[in-house]
Amino acid sequence: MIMTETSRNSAHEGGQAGRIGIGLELDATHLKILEVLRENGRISVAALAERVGISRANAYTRFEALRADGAIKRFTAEIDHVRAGLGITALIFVTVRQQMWRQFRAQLAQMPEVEYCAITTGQHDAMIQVRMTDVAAVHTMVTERLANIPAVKATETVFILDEVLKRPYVLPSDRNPAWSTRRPAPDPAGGEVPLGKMRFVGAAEGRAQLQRDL
Amino acid sequence: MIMTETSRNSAHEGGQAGRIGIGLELDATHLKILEVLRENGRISVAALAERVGISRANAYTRFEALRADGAIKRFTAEIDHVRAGLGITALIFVTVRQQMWRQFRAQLAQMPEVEYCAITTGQHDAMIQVRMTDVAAVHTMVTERLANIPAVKATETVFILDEVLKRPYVLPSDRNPAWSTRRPAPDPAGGEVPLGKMRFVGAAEGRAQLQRDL
DNA sequence: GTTGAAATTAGTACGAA
DNA sequence: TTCGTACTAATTTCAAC
Repeated sequence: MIMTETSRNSAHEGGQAGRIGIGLELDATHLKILEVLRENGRISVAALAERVGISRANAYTRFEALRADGAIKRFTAEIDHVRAGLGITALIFVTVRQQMWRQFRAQLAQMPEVEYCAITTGQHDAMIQVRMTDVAAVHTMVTERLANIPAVKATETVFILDEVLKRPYVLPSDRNPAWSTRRPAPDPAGGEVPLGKMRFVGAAEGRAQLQRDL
Repeated sequence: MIMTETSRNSAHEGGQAGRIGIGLELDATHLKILEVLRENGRISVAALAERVGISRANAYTRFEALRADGAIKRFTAEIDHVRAGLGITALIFVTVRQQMWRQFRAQLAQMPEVEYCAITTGQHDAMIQVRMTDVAAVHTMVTERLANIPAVKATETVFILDEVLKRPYVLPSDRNPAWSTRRPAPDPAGGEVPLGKMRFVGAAEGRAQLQRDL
């Protein structure tokens, strides 16, 4: 379980945008490795090899390849927030002023209590999840810190009463065990997406080129 | 959302509710350990000891204590969903029919594509996050799987365009470096929570004692 | 891609401060 | 409690197949 402290931090924080080309072709064995690693991030490569059913050398090669390729972004410990003193979790839906996304992002980076932030379609522009010591702290954060960011036009806050489930990571093999040969599912070019009965809340005005602007 | 089913899903997956008593008193050193571990879950205990500035033996003791106590819930690998073939992420806000939470939970457990589910205050009752291969799959999931659950009264779906940030885990020390001596922030008993300017979307009817009932 | 052996490292068990 | 050290067990690396 050696951990070369050096390196590995290269990957940007949560950047799903950017980096289109696939470097590594993931086969069934790779997915199996990811499956084991997502439930036990501290397993030794030797034990991993045994569980996956490959040789140690092979496991080392694939393990390293997955890290180098970025398929594994990092290893982390899941902390009990309540035990750590942050018992209150809230979701804040933010409406962002057009063309101020850059500033919004910059401000977010300054807020360590923000655990997650995603840009969404729908009525609001972004959803952020925060962990705080108490409800009052959420209030302070929303009214005094978020509201003071010019990029923030409006917010809407809800509290999380219980986290029913949190899976370490969802993999395609969960759904379709015979996924091995399939490619990452390219959207049919120019095809109409069937949004039939699903109530789809469309993006707010002027958000077309949002991703590029960030 | 009355919960007469005296369920008590006991060891539920993301149970923030339940378990009030603190078993371990976390000091500054414990938090420092958590801080290192959340960024590098695979670091060796020896290296951890060095980074935190304690002896190896001490590091082993504390490390084990944190795991046993549940402050560290598990170690996991963060996977790049796009690379793994699940490039589409969506949030589905669900309105749940009263007294059918148990069924709702049971159904969720059957859906491997669900990465996260939280019960919330506000207009909807729960938010679930799913990872899928394409938009059509989200559509199918919402209209054919979720809609067929009797417990689900209504849904509202938004897509995630970009995940701006995802912190491994937020800790109180991020905010207040001198947190060491503070206790986990008990809410002032009976005190009114100031929800002043914050737009607080209240819980739907009859959700007062939801936490206890789940 | 696999096996097996050497070198290194991790995990454990002690006594001492 | 924490530290330092010695001991044992395990892992990683590297070789040849």
